[in-house]
Amino acid sequence: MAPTTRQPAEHQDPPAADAPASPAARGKGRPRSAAADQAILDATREALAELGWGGLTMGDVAQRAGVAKTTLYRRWPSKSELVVDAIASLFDQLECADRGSLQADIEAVVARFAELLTLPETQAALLALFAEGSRDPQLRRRIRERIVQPQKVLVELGRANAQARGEMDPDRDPAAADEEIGIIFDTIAGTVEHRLLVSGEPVTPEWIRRFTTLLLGPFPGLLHRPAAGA
Amino acid sequence: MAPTTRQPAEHQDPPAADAPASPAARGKGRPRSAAADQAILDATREALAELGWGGLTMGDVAQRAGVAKTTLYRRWPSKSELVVDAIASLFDQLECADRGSLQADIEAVVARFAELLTLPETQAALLALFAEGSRDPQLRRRIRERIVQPQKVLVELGRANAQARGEMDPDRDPAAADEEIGIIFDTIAGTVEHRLLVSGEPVTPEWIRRFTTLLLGPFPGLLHRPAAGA
Amino acid sequence: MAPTTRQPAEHQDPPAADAPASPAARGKGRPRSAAADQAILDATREALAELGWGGLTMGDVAQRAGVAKTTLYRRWPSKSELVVDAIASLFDQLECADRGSLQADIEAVVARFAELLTLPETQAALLALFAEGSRDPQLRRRIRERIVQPQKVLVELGRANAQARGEMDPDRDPAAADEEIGIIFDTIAGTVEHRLLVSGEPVTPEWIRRFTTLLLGPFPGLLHRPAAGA
Amino acid sequence: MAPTTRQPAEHQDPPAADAPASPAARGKGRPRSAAADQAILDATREALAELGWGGLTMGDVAQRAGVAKTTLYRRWPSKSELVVDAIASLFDQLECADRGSLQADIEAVVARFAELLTLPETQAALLALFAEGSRDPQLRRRIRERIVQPQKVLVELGRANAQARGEMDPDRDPAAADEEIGIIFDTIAGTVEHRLLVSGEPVTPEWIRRFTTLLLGPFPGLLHRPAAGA
DNA sequence: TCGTAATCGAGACGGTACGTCCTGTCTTATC
DNA sequence: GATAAGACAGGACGTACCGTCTCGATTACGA
Repeated sequence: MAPTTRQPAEHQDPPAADAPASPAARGKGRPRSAAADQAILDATREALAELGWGGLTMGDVAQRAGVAKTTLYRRWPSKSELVVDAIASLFDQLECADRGSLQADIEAVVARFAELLTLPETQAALLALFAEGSRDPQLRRRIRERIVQPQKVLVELGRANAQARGEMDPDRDPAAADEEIGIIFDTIAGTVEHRLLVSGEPVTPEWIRRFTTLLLGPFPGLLHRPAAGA
Repeated sequence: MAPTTRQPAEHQDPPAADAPASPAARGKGRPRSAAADQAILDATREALAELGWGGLTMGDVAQRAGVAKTTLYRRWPSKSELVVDAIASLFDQLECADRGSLQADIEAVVARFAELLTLPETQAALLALFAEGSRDPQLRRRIRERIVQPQKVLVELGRANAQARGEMDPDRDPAAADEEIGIIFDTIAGTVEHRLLVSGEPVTPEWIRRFTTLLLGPFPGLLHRPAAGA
Repeated sequence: MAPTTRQPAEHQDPPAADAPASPAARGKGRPRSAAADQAILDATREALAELGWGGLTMGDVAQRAGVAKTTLYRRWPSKSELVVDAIASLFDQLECADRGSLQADIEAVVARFAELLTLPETQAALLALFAEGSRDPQLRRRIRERIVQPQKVLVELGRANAQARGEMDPDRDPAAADEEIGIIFDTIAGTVEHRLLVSGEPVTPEWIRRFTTLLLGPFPGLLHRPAAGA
Repeated sequence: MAPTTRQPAEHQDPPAADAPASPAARGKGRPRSAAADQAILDATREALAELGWGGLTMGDVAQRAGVAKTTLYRRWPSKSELVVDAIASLFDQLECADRGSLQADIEAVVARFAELLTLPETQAALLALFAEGSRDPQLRRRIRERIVQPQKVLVELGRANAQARGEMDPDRDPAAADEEIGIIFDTIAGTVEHRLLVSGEPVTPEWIRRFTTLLLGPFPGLLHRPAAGA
């Protein structure tokens, strides 16, 4: 009588829009509407920008998306998870062309971050998501995968470019390199977030230049500066 | 049906525990219980640590404090304002003794921040408050006054100490100095918050040392380094 | 932590509008609105007549009554209990004057029953309530107390009148008398209900006369009893 | 979006298990599973007995029957219609052998009714069906045909037997006879239902005897009829 | 010493969103 | 064309908090 083997794919996230899924594993019933997925995420971003995190309602999102609440809950177990995915789509278009110098690259990254954090939907959602994540490890992992990691990749990419250009010493120790990346990334992301979302002050090109300069001080080993040590 | 003449000082914040208030202005009726204020703030911190921001309920706080909801709402207009005050009391004990060098002072400040952000009540509340604040300018101002500013003071203090010790150039332009402080502060606070609350990784003494070193790179004009290469 | 002694009078039925309640026992908080009670019961009857049992919604009743759903659930734990009380008020005005003969009294009772069962709210509710009651002993008891018993009293009254008039033998055995009342009552109530609500045919004065005659003895023409006394 | 040409015999009741259907009329596609019909009706009765009317779910019935909801809705347009058919099968086995006297025949009929109304599935369904029927004439007709009529036939049969035995006057007026049957039937059915389902008391042989006696004439002790016994 | 007035605990109040459940329809692929 | 599977729109459910209100009961101060 107790549901032992039941578990008919409730709360199963929509596929990442690329995974083809093994053709045999294709479920038997009516397939989930891909249009609904998109409509829901769009509606979520729209509502977020309009009403903020606190004003965001599952029922309202469903209504905007022209979808029943059931359909929404079938895919996302909670507001937080839904918003992670809705916001994530803004972050996975991040890219960073090689601009010729580490300073220029970092400035571009910072500018890109700032641009994203200025969107009303991001403003509304980001800190709230982080706050929720501090209680829910599952959610925190998801945030890290879908939102934080894509940002971090930029920093890693910038570093790789700098090395390729010979601006930096080649890595002596990959583990230490990882940790350096971590510090740099926390610093860039954290500072921009704090500036925009907590202090509430704008990120101007001038500010970016000064912050980047601060960052590029003689971080031991980060920069290959033959003259500095000589 | 509408209240006619009543309006006896609703939502009036509790005095900052020091202002004696002009004795004439003291109302006629029964004075507010000072014990209640403290019990409420304590209960708020306790509930925050236990249940997190999302689980925090005005009714629950009232019950824990042994107080009626009315009493609570008479003093704080909303959950956010209440939590600001509850958390603020953790931040206004911040202080920073002169440790003899700028590096040591900054390390101490970072360590102090990290220590505060590790408390469960702070973890639960800080980002949520910032998130709320992004929609409510009134609240944001309050957060800035009660929580952000006391932290910033530490940085300003550290800078003053460094100048007094001759580690830094005297300020040529007070406005530029303010902006420098701003950048430094956003960087310190933002990075620590991001590290602890978003990345979810610990702030160890080693990490502090490396981060501080990164920070103390040749920020133009911050450091008085007459012989950088010497 | 577990709620041991809590139990703040949730789902406590509204008083029967007459019980004065011991003055000491008067609760401490804001007293329940008596107007709400009445508005809810009125709204229930109205909605019942309009939408039928199946169309009756707690939310709709609340809205019609100008009352929050909470208020409704504070007093009645379920739709069934609410409807019992709403319908009961129709049944507790039942009375039966002495019309001079048993036949006349019974005819009056039957007519009164039929009249009540013709009201749209009763039509909608009665069978549904009985159906619900067949699963829920608690509810069944309540139905019996509030709806069935007031009807039964009529029959008992009629019998007492008949005895007072000398139309009937005085009771030899009170227990047997009780059982007779039971049979008679089940017959009167059941038959009228079945006629009106199941067969869906009207209860005319002619039908009442014939049914009463059947009840009171040799139904003319039904039985061929050449020697009834033999 | 609207279905254009489709309409392949939706909601067409299953044949009455005896009509072979003209072989030409058999559709082209896969024939309906006859086993499914039976499984569904069995599952319905089972679920009714277990969960009651309110707990009965189309989805649950389908699952118990090992059948898709589609299959269920293809045959019965709604829960009520399904239950009518499921319950009807219990009533169409009614029969009444001639027991030699009107009293004995009626007692047998009453006992048979009571027996049926004691089954948990009938308890759960009967009044609920009647209640539903009071709003839906279509359903009411169906209930009358499948459930009420088979019961009524018993009474008619008993009457015919009694006439054949000479216990009753031959009918002078067929219309009046019909009406008499109607009254008697409403009385028998209604009383038994009320006794069992509303009053919730058992129908014992003793009760049956007393009720039948009441029905058939001078209820002992109820009426003081000095002339009747003289 | 009283009355006035604002406080207190308690809990009912109108609302709003929640997340679940069921209905009856639909869209698949399979038989 | 029937079938099993299950997604779909819609709507009611009963619960939980919100922030306000209305009680009776306390305190203080000023008349």
